[in-house]
Amino acid sequence: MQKAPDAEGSGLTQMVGPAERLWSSGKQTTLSASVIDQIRTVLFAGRLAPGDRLGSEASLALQFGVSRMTMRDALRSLQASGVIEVKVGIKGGIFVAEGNSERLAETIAIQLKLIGISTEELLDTQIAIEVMAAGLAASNATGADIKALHDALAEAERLVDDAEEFTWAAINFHGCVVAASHNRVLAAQFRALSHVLMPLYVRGSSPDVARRAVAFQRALIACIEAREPDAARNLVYGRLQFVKSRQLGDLAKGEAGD
Amino acid sequence: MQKAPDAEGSGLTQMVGPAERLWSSGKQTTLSASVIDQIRTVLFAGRLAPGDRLGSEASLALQFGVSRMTMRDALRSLQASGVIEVKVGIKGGIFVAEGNSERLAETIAIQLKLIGISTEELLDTQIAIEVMAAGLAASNATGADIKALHDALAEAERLVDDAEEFTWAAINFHGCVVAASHNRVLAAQFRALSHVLMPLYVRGSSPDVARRAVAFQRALIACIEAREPDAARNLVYGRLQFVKSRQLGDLAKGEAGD
DNA sequence: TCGATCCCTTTGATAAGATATTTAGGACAA
DNA sequence: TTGTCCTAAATATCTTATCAAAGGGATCGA
Repeated sequence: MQKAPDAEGSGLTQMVGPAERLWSSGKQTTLSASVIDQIRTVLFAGRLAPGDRLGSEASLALQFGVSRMTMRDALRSLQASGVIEVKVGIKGGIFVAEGNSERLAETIAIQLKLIGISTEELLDTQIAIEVMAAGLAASNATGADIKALHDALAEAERLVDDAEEFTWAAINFHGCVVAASHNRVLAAQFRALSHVLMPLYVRGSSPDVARRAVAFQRALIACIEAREPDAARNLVYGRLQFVKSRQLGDLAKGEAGD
Repeated sequence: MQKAPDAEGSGLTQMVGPAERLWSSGKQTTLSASVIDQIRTVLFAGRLAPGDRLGSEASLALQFGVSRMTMRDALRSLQASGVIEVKVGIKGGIFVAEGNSERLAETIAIQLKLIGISTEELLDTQIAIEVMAAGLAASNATGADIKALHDALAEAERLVDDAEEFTWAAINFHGCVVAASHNRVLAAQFRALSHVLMPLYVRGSSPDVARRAVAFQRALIACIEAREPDAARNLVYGRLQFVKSRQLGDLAKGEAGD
């Protein structure tokens, strides 16, 4: 870092003291890892807001006293973790990223796949998310939310005889419930889990199943419109526990070769 | 591994057909983004398992027909998203990553900070996770889990007069409950949320609060030992709703300047 | 005023080479 | 035979240098 005679004392590098250190492991082996660590620390010390410009690749490389390629390595990592955004062109450079819940959902989904989470673990988490969301929806849903729920229900009813299409409509309905909770964390987690669970649901569908699902949806809308969080929670919990046992039962049956 | 100059016909690149396409947006603007997309697609098509070796930087660059630096860019991104692991040395190279729930927790925490999630959203998600975890713990807890819970309780009781230390012990207790659920998704999400919520909890602590918390912990252990999932769920739900209202109340009071 | 063109900044990509790190395998001693 | 140390090879890491592409802004002409 000594190689930056005019870069010292200004910019990012000086702010790196022993701050919060949520993710900094302390001993960094590689140079780029150290740069990543420093930038993250600065960002989460709260001095920089989303949209702020950090500078250009080249100027940052100077400030940190590393070559442009090393800086690039670090920036690509930060970009992939969603910490920064990179823009080309004369007004381009490195910017603090706007939060992106779509990316959050994507990252969760990737990791879930890699970790090799069991179906039961996924379903249980789905239950946790949706039960809470249903309760919150009953408290927080706006008129627009309720209209969206009715629309989703109508669409699902229309498709009750087309197994695959119905599954998508049903998931959309559940998504509307989660959206009505007005909780972005729950929403992101729901999206991630849906990605992973989709194949399962599509497989287990049938017109008979679909009709039961529609009845459930109607009842849930009633709870939400009546502003009864506890009733909504219980309804969703009971319903999803049933869905879970059916899915796991099917799974066992399938594995038994029947 | 042949010197495929334009990378056609061998290795990874040929497997890239229009598969599942969960995350591939189709038109890629940059070369490295295209490489990232191709590798991700191949990985999630299921042909490769965690721990598999993809090759060295150089050989992959040859296979994809790009320069080593472009390949590096792509690899750094994939590494940051936890898709691959990179090892140095004679037996090193690029490997499919083992799932890493610690990384999952870290990524979730980063994104939560960036998105600027509200305290209420975080607390509600925490409630969702812990209620489900408590119910599962009552069903699944092993002898070792229950011993860990007792140990955590004893430690918390010991620290009841030291606000800061007690907060850590209490969070540890909650962590033990989540661990006893034997659900890794819930566990990762709990860790991520804990990172972000920690400062809040530390602030709102006092010996009086601590004694109520210990009483709750004792009751929860009883439910788990008695294998009563519903009782455990209700207990945790009631308790965390109380904690939430206290936190949000404190917040409002603080903001009002008193 | 409007539109096209040029120019400058910044990232994207390539190339060649030096350095650090890890591990396999051999050499040597007990 | 066994354990330890050393070397060599494979590999990522890092550096320097160069050119191409993209994107705004300014200039010039109609």
